[in-house]
Amino acid sequence: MTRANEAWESLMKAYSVLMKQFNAEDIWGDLTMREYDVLYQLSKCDGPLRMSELNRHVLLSQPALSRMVDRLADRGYVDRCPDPGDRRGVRLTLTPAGRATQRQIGSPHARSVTRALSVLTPEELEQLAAITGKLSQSEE
Amino acid sequence: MTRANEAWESLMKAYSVLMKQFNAEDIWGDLTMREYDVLYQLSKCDGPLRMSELNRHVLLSQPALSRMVDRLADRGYVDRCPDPGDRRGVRLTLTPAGRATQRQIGSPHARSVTRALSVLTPEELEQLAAITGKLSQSEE
DNA sequence: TAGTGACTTATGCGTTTGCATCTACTCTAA
DNA sequence: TTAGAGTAGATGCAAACGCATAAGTCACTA
Repeated sequence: MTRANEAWESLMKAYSVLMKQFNAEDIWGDLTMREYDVLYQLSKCDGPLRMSELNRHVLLSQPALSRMVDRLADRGYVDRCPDPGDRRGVRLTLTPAGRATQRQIGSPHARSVTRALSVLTPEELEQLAAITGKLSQSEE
Repeated sequence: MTRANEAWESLMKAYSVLMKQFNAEDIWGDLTMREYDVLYQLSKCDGPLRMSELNRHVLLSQPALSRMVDRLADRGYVDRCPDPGDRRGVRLTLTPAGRATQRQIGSPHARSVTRALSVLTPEELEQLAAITGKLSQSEE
């Protein structure tokens, strides 16, 4: 077992442990964590996002994302309008309700994240962000 | 946005990017990555594993894991026998076929992992393992 | 400008998931 | 020894998922 494999396994375990921990918290209202993630990704970009672009940031197959956006649109959280420049595409934006919901859930969730990572020193946080950043940049 | 939140977001992104990358590789045969993970977790422990113990290492709900083990047992990869010490419980072991399949997939997968993490220095690998280890230990 | 291949999103369909609940067993203590 | 609380895993069911593919659009070329 190489160092790389140990590191990856450790990363996966941390992801799994923390995900379960966050999921168990009673802050998600009528959203699943995956749905929240979609709203969060949309909230980060001010401009409208293409479906394919959003799909790059979310761990979901393209059809699954398509349908999830469908449901979020039905529920009034997301606005999907045709892209005038490319009629194949769609432009996604948060509705005011979607933005409000994202903020309402995001706030306590951000506190949970801070609490969960509070076992790390500021230097370790810095290192973690730098190293994982390097990993995701390496291949996109 | 605190350092902690940035670090967590960066970790999630790395997880998502690498997972997609690994999933896209043509090495999984008739298994999904989740199924492979179950076989892998079983392969790590020599002794038989309880369902609940296995569930702690896998990002799946208890019923989903129960049924996945069901299917893996049907397919001859996993042996589930009643725990003599606790008749509620089950003892899970890899069958020879399960172990062989795990190794067959694990080998190229381990190489992929090594390749994907090769952008990191040995020191960074060390730090990543240490930091993520700290994260998952903090709450179990 | 008609044809071909690439790209973007949607849909059909069988499988898998999570939630709630159930059954069966264990443990504690009266 | 037995009632009641707790734990382990299984099952019913609706919702969500991934794979394969369809439908519509773009871009390039003959």
